[in-house]
Amino acid sequence: MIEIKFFPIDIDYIEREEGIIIRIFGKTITGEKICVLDKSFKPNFLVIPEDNTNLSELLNQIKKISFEFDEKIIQVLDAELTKKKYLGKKVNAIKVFVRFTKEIKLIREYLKAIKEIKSIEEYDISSYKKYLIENKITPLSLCKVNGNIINTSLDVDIYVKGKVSQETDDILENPKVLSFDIETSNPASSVQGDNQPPIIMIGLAGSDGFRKCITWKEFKTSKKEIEFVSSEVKLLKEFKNIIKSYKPDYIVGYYSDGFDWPYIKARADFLKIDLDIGLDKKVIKFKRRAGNTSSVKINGIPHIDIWKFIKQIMSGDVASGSLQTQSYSLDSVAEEILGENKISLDILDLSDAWENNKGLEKFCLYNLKDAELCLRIFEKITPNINELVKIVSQPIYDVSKMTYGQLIENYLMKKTVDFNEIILKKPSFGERKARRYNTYTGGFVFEPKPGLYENLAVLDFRGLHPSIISAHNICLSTITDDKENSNESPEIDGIKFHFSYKEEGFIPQIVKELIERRIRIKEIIKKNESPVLKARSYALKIIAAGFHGYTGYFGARWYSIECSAAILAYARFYIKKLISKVEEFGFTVIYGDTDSVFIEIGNKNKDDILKFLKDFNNELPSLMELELESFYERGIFVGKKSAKTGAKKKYALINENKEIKIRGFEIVRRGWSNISKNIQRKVFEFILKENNVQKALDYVRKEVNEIKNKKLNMEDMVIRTQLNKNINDYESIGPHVAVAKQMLKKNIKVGPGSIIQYIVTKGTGLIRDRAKLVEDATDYDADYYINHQILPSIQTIFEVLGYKKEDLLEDEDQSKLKSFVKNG
DNA sequence: ACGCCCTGCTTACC
DNA sequence: ACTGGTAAGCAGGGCGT
Repeated sequence: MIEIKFFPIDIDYIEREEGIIIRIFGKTITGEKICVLDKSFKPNFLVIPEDNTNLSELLNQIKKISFEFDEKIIQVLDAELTKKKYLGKKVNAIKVFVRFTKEIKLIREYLKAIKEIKSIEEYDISSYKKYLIENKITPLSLCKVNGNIINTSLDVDIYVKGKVSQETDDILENPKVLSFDIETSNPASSVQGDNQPPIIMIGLAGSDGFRKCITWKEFKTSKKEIEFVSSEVKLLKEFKNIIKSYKPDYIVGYYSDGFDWPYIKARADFLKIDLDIGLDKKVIKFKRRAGNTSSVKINGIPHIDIWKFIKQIMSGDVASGSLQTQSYSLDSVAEEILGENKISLDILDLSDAWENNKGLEKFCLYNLKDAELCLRIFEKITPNINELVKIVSQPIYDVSKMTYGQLIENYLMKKTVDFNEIILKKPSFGERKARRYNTYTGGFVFEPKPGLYENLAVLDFRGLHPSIISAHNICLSTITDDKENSNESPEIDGIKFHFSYKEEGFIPQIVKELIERRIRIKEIIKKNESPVLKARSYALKIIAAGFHGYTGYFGARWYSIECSAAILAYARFYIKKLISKVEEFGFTVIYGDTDSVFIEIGNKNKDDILKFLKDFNNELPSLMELELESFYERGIFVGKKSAKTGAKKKYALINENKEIKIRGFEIVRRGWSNISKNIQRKVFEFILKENNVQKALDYVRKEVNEIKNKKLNMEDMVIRTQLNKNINDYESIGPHVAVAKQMLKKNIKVGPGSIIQYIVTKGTGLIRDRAKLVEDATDYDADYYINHQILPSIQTIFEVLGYKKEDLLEDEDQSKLKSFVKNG
């Protein structure tokens, strides 16, 4: 017997005659590759007997189950009596062990005939997941195995059979990462199958500084990183060799699940090459996932498509620390995260360059740079992925692909062990369908009165929804008909829900713990900021913030529309209470959305705001807290374009450091040309920074004339819209769909997710008939850009200041006269 | 052909 | 198909005149 300390990296199971065996690939503390077989785990599920059942009789009956199916003997290995909690209620349960995961389904069918059985639980959880949960093992965190070394033909240094247990929460430092990127001979081609253009370059970047671009047309170069092989077959074989000899802990790519791997697979199939790069020498597998995407699994080496993680978890509007980019291209993500860009060249020129073997070197460097950027983005977001791995305790391969809902669900599943709770079932197809029709009312949005305001304060509730869950004990396990001893929710369509306060619920306890941990971490960050702590705070935040959405999600195991509805009802209650208290105090509320109020300080001062904050917080339940978001010098709220009322979710503010904060306006929306965004930005600057409306007006008139008279940069005229469906599924053919059709005709690949770029050109008819691909557009329609891009983006702003649309178009002489009259 | 209203669709905010 | 609801606003679709 020996003991070896290691970090688990990838987990699956293998099948032997005697049953499944959990297999863990990892790295020892001395840096060796290790594979551990843990036989201690047996696939299992729970049987819940009807009340008043003779338990030992039922137990014996279950233990004896053995039948034949498909010429194989299916049998129960063992069963034991146990006590569990089902949503807080104590229940008797029989834990049933079998040899193979796939036997569970058959035995479950068999058990359905036994009338003493009330229900069967925990049968729909994959074995490695259950293994990690039951044994409280967190991947990437230090574990130990006690066992015996055995011989192996696997690509590892040590092969051990034994029992694994968690040691500490020290995480794997400096993993060896290999990033890759491919180029094909015709980057624009959408051809699939045997005629698919060949792969001509593979760029590789390793975390220890390793750099290589392999290609198969020789040319003169001094770059040592460029390696020549003689054919595409040799290229793919060399790619495999490098992976084998480099021995990366992870393989990362950018959109590699969506493009690089499927492409490599297609070419490898065509060229009859096995992609047997798993540490067990098995070929890579394509796991079907939601939609028409799949993800690539390499046994023993997590493959991480960072595009997926960035898009799903790091994207946009969730946290201040996260990405603001509107496009998930490698270039814009690299710019945002690293402050660095791709090598600038037109990749469409590659097909000519390849054909004529002319100027290929720069494409190789471009290819290599892409791989390098991908690697460095991965290194930058590693703390974020690691923190989520630590929280949900699932393999990095899985966590890097999880959506919010899955992160929360996996976290809840992990926490069941501490509470002895039964893991609830996934809803059936029918249930999901039925649940989808259930909706509930969301947050309250206060309609602003359009205007330019001075001296504002913005207050918001810290983590409103999680703090409500905790403060009012909202949970599937506490919801009750008992009106005594319970919290009563505000009325929802005439109904009030009740949540017992006798015992703290499963979810409220978990949420409370998350909130408290985050408060502690934020305290530490104040004194000592670090990327790891920031990532931890972010991870705790997104998990805590996701619960109310999760319980209202039709696919959730812990689904409860009542809980979600109640959380939101409380949220409306608190924000409305806040608004009325603010007004009682003598302030004017300008705006508010869900958990915030925008206050005009007016003839009072900042200290009054702080006093109000203190008073209000004194009356809030524990863990609920109203915070000062910031003071602002000036702010503008506009009216809707189609009606006289104030527009919600749109405002522009400037704080005391002259920083402008813009929400909802065209500037922050994709789908608007740069020309209109740039003009709008300038207008806000003149109005908010300089408080000079006349300057803004003059600027707009000048710009409008330039658009009319000059040929401005075509790049500024480009409109970008995302395609979200297959082209043929559109009922309504908008400009971007029409342009996507043009692209398909030219054999340029487009599909759901593609960002379609176009310019509206002169001509007659519908806009879609005049929308052209950027490369095909030789002019732009000035009228369109003035009336459909510029004016709409600034009109409502100027209306607030007393100007009409016509005022914006007048030439300068008239306008001076008019403003003279106006001011006089 | 034009104006009107409705709907499909995209993209924001929290 | 993968957390939820709330909201603005464009362009096309379809209708009547």
